[in-house]
Amino acid sequence: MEKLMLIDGNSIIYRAFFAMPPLTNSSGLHTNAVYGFTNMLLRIIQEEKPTHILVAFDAGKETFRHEGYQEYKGGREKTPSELSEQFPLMRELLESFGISWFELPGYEADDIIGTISKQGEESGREVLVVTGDKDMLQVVSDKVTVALTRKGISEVEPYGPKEIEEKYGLTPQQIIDLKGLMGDASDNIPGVPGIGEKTALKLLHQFGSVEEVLSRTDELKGKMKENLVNHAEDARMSKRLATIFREVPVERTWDDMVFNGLREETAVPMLRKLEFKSLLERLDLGGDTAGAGASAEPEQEVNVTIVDAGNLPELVEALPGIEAMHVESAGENPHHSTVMGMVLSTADRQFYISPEFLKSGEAEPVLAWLSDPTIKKRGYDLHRTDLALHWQDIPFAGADFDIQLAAYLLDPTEGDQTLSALAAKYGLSFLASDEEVYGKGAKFKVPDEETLSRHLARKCGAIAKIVPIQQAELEKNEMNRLFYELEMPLSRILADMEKQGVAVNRDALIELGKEFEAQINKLVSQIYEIAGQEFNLNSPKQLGEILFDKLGLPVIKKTKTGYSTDAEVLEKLAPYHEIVQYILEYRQLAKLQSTYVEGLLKEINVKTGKVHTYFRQTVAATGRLSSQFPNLQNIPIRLEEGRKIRKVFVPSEEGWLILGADYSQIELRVLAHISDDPGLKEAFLHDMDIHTKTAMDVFGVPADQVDANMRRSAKAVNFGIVYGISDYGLSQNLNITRKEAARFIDQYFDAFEGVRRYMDNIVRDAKRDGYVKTLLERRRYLPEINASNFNLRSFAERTAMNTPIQGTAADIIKLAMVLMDEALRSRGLRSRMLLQVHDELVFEVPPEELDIMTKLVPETMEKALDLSVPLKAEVSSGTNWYEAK
DNA sequence: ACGCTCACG
DNA sequence: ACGTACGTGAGCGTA
Repeated sequence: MEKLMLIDGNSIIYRAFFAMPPLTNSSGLHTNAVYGFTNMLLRIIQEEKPTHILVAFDAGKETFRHEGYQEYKGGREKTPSELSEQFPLMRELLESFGISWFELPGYEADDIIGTISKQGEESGREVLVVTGDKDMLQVVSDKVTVALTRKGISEVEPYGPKEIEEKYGLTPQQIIDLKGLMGDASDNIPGVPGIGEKTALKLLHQFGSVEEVLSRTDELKGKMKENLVNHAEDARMSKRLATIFREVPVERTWDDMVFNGLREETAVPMLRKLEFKSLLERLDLGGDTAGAGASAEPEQEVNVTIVDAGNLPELVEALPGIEAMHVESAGENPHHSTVMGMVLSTADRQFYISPEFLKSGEAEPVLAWLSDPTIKKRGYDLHRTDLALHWQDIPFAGADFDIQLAAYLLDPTEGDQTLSALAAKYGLSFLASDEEVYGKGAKFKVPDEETLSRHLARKCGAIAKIVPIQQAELEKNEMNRLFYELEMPLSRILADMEKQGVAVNRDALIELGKEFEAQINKLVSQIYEIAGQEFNLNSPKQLGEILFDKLGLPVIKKTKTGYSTDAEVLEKLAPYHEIVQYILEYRQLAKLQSTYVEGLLKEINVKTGKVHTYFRQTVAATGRLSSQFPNLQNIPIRLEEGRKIRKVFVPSEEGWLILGADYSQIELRVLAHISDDPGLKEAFLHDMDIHTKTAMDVFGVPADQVDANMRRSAKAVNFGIVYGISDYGLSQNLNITRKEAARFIDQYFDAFEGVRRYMDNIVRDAKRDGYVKTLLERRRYLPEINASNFNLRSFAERTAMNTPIQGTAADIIKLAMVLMDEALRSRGLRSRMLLQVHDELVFEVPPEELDIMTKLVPETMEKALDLSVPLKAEVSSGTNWYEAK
C-alpha cells in the first residue's frame, strides 16, 4: 500500500525554532530549528513508514490571498535571521536525505499540501499531512489524515473525520466556517468581533455554515446578532482566506516524491556538517533503522539500448531527436580521464555506447554527430566531455547547453554541483550518486554494463529534464546573454587553450631545480647548526617547538593547533634571532622547489611535452576562472628568485614568441564606472597614476609632495576599497593602529564621495535582494547579509562590496577572450591564446604576427566592454614568459 | 580529511 | 564588543 506523507515545512520549522533552545555548530551556524525538524521527521518516518514524502514550503511574501486582502498575515513579527538562515539548510538537508520538497511563488505550503492530498486521495492513496496548523484539518477525509503537532513538535496527534467530529462536532469542511467566524490573529484574519471558538462552534452546530448563519441572523439576538450583521462581509472574506486552494500547478509527479529510505551517502556528510552527532548515533547508520519501510531499489523509468553493430541503425534513425547526451569519464584531471561510456537520450529512450564500440570504427555515424558543430548538444560538464573525448582522438563540437554551467550561473556558491545533487535540487526523481554506483577512492569500481548503462541513462534523462527548467530560470534572471554569448562560447575556447597547452623547457626547469636544491641544502645545515639539532623544517609544529620552546622567542600569534610560524610572524621575529632569516629563505626556496619545480615537472605531458592546465569555469563565486593540474594562475612573479620559473614557459614552435597583455587597474576602473565617482573617473580619463592620485586626495597635497610612503598607504587603501574595506584589515596590512586605519578610510571616503555612496548602496541593495550582481548580470547570493552574528554579517557585507567589482572585471576579460578568439579566426592568424590570469592574457605568436598582435590584443581587450572610463591594456613580448614583462 | 603555509590576481 | 581584508590551488604534516 502506497502512503504519502506531506509535511508543512514552514509550520514545522517555525514551531521547531521556538520549541528548541538555541543551538549552533562550530562555525556559528544556527541549527536548532533544523535539528528539531530533523528529529521529528526521522521519528515520524520510522513510525509511519511512508513510501512517498514531500515537504512543502511557502515561497515569497505575496500570495494570491494578498490580492484580495493586503493585510493578510500583517502585523507578524519579522522572521528572526537566526531562523531564516536555517531555511536553505533545511532544504539542503532534505535533498541530502533524498526527500523531495516543493515551493511555488504565490502559494503557501497549505495550498500545495491541499492540492497534492486531493490528488492523492483521488487516486486512492493513503495520505498523512504533518503540520502545526489546525486550518489543515479542512482537508481531512477517509483517505487523508492530518497529524497536528503538540507541545512544540515533540508529539503529533492524528485527526481523521472521527476525531474532528469528537472534538468539535464538525465535519472537516466546517473547519473553514469555524475560522470564518472566529478569525485567526496570527494570520491577521479578522473573523467576527466577539465570536471566539465556543460561540463559533455553537453557531455552526445550529446553522451548519457561515452562509447559513448570515442568512438567518433574524433567529439571533443581542450584541452577537449586531456583530454578525455588521461584519457579515468580514466573515465571508475570512472564510475565503481560510479556504485552502487545492488547484495549485504543482510540478511534482508521484515518482518525484518516492522515498526509498534515507540516502546515507549524502545524509551522513550533511548530518556531520551540521554536527548532529546524537542523530548520527541514534540512526546507527549502516543499519536500516532510518530506512523505515521502503528498501526497494530506486528505479527511475529508463529504456536503454546497448548499441552494437546490429542495432546501430536504430540509433542512427533516432539521432535527429536526441535531447541530451552524457559522456561518463573517471578521474579528476580531464586530460587524463578514462571514458567509461556515453549515453544519448531521446524523449523516450536511451542509447548506451560503450567506449569499445565508440573506438571500434563502426561508430562512424556517432562520431560524425559528435563533431558536427551545427548539431546542438545538451549535457552536463561538456567542457570535461570535450577534453575527455579529445584525448581519445574524438573531436567534439556544438555544445549548446551545459547544465553544470547554467547551475553555476544560477548559484555560483552552491558547493555540490554533481548531477545527482542538481537532479535533487530540481525535485526530479531520485538519481543515485556516482559514489553509490561506483564507490570512491580505492573502492572505485566500474559496475557491469547493465548497471552502468542504466545509471548513465538515468543521468541523461535527468539532463534532458533539467534543461528547460534552467532555461526558464536564466530567462527570469536576465542571464541569457551571459550564458549563451559569454560562458557557453568561452567554455569551448578554454577547452581549446587547454588542449593546446604551454610548452615547458624541461631541461631548464631541472637545472633551476638543482640551483634551488644547492641553496636549500646549505640553508638546512645552517639552520640545524644554529638550532643545535635536526628536525623537520616543514613541520610548523616542530619548528614552533624550536623557536618558541627551545630558543624562547616571543609568541606573536597562535593558530587553532599551536604556535603560528607564518611569514608575517617570522618577519617580526627576525630581529631577535639570526635563525629566523634563514628559515624565511628556506621557506621561500622550499616552496619554489616542491610546488613549482617538482610539481610542474610531474605535470609535463609525456606525449606533448607541454603542461595542459584545466581552467575551471564553475567554481569561483565571483565569476573568475580557476586553474588546476597545474595551477598556471599562480606562477611566481613578485620575487626575482621565483620569477625565474617563468623562463621555462616557452613557445611551442621554433622562433615563436610569448606575448602577454594585462589590464591596468581593471578593478579600480570598474569601481570608477559603477560608483560614478567624479574624482576616480577623472583620474582614469587622464590616465593618472591612481595610487598617487589617491594619495593626493586623501592627504590633500599636490602631486610633487606625495612621497613613497604616502603612495604606499594610498595603494593599500585602494586594495582595501576593492576588497570591501574594514579598518582592522587595513591596519593589519599597513601595520598601523586600527584608529589610524579608520582615519585613512574616512579621508578616502571624504575625497571619493561617490565610492562611499556605492559601498552604502550595494550593501543596502544586498540586504533587500539577498544577492548582488555584476554589470553582465552575474549573481552571487549572500544569505548571511542579514545575520545577527556580527562576523557572518560583516563578511557578507564585504563580499557585497567586492563581488560586483571583481566579478565585473571577470566578465570583462571573459568578453575579451571571446572577442580575441573570434579575431584570431576571422583574420586567419596562427597566434594562439594560451592562458588567462585574471587580468592578463598570454599568447604564443609566430614572429611575423608580432606586430599585428601587439596592436590587436590590447585593442581587443580595451573594447571588450564600454565603460564611462577607458580600459587600458599593456602588452609585451619575449622568448619566454619571463621576458614577456 | 583538515589545517597551515604560501604562490598568484 | 565583535575580530577579517576579496578570490583561488598545491604541498606538506598531522590526525
